[in-house]
Amino acid sequence: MDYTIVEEHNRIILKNMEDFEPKHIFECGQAFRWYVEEDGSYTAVHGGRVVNVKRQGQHIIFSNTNKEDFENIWFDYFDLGRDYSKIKQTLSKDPVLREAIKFGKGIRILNQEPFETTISFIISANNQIPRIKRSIDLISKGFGDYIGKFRDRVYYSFPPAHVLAQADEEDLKESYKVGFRAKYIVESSKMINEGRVDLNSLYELPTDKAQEVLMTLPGVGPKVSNCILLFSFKKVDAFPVDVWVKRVMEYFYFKKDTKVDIISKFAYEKFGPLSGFAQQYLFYYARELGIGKKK
DNA sequence: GTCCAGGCTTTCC
DNA sequence: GGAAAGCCTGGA
Repeated sequence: MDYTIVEEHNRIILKNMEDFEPKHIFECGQAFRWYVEEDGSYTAVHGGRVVNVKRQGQHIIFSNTNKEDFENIWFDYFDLGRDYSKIKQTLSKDPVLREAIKFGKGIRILNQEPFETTISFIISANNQIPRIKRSIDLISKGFGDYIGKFRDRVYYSFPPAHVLAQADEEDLKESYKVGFRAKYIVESSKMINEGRVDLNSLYELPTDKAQEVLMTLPGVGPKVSNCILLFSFKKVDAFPVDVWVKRVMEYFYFKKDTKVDIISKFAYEKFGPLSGFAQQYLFYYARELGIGKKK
């Protein structure tokens, strides 16, 4: 973790940044709104700003930003205060993780906006990534604010709870392609907007208590709540078990069909406070290799 | 209280 | 035609 931060006109450069690979970060399934440019860089909106991220040799370049936004927004969003080399070293004691980390060595866990993450993962249930992305884009364009243009593409913020609480269920279903999840989106937005669920209070709660609160939202079960905890509340001991993680865990550790509860317990005993990182390396590994997938 | 089958929208392979 | 970053409901 020995990178240095350099400021240039309209961009910030992290020199000699090792534990940061845009492809790994944006394609390990934690975020759905990063757009891949032709040059392999990625562009998205967060915190009311459009930013573009690219690796160039040993350096990471953040374009369309400045030092103030980097310090106030991007440093926390990209989890830049955390030493991933140390985490990888610890997890590599496990031979399976050692291999998984080789594939996703540049993964970092983003600290995303809680409401956007909640709705995004409600949409993810029994869904496919291309369609999840499309729904989130449509919702941002239809309900969010115009933020700016970058390389001829326009970017919109994700709408706040009070806006989606007013959305029409049928409209969400038909025009935003969210299917049966429409009623979950509207009702969860209402609960959050009315303060029946206070997302901001979850930062202060231990992981299991925060999960209990999240699971009172309709459309939020064990898997979705763990994703929200890990990807927006810094609960890095959360271990979301989806079909890919289930497969990769069964393939390497259990050698047979195993219930999600058993897998979760096993993971927490094995990886403890680093479970969330282990999950991301395993997920990326399983998906890139298609481990356990039927042909 | 736990466990499990069936249903859910629509797209992608 | 089966599967998809699952969840909810009702019944045993």
